[in-house]
Amino acid sequence: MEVVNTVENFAPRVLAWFDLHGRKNLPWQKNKTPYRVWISEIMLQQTQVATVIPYYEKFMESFPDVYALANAKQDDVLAHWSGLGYYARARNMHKAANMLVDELDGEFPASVEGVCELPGIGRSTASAILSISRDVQAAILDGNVKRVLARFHAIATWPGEKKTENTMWDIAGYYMPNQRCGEYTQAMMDLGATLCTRSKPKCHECPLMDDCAGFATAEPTQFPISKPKKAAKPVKSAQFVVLKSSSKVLLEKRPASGIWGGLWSLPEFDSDASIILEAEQRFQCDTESVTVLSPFRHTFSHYHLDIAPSLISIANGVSFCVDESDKYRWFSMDESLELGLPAPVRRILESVERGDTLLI
DNA sequence: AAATCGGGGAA
DNA sequence: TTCCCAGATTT
Repeated sequence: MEVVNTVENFAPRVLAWFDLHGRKNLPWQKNKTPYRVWISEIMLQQTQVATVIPYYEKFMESFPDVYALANAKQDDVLAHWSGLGYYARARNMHKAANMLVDELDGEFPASVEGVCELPGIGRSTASAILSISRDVQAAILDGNVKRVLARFHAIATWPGEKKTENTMWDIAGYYMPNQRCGEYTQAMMDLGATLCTRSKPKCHECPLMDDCAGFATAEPTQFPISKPKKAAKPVKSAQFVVLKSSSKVLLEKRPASGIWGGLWSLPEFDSDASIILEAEQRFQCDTESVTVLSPFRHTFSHYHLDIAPSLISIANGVSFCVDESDKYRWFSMDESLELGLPAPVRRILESVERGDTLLI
């Protein structure tokens, strides 16, 4: 993936757009101290601007600076977070406030690496705090920026991959100007949040439209490509029958090849078969009773098998219905559990031996 | 119902 | 290193 050499006009276009259309009067855009920016960034990670505003204002009233936050009780901090979700972040924030006060004289470190040492703050949040509050030349890479860059360069690989993410960090840093750093950070976030939205982007209002590779494909929303979903496993189903007579159980030898090759298993019926009719026909026996056991799902590497087990007691003797090919054989329960059984078959037999009526 | 969001911690 | 999760909102 190549970085297109538009560094000279990328940031200026974004900033010019921001001057006209960016948001500049949000609560955390007044008095942009590292502390105030930090709190806003943590809240905004998970919640939209409109929802955050009242939380932010209440929070700032109660904890106007890092000392107030450090001195607060955790319960009080969490109470201010109530409804925002991701409560671990409130706890991290409280812990970080204490670290700042106890170890750093209440001052944020000057470098991204330093700020990253605080719990709950990673590279993107650290860069946002330092660029916005101190105009440090540090690029962010949040969801908005990832979307803008993925579209601008028509990046065809998933940003969840380390390699792709590293490339995006490189690109983000490449476009980061050395003037108006804080406004540029804000501008990129606004661009992603208001124009370059996940669906229905307003490409014709975008300052980057002319050389946006995503726009050129006519389908910018295909970027960033979505998480490759592991192919849904097909679901198969079958009835497994425990045929019991005089405390012996009938097992069936599986074909040598294929699933469970050569193992002793339970007779299988189609999932829609009538269990009594099928059993009486296949095994020429007389059904004494049928107990339906709890169905469960067994998952293989490539498919799910929904197993509906049932227990059939038959009246006939055990010599019945064993054929010449040795495909079927009667085992005592103890003997059967000594065999190499498929896991779900073992599970069924063990539960029958315990006398469970319900499988877990 | 599925995707999303940035960082932490487990695998 | 990579994978999965927290939780509420949006699509």
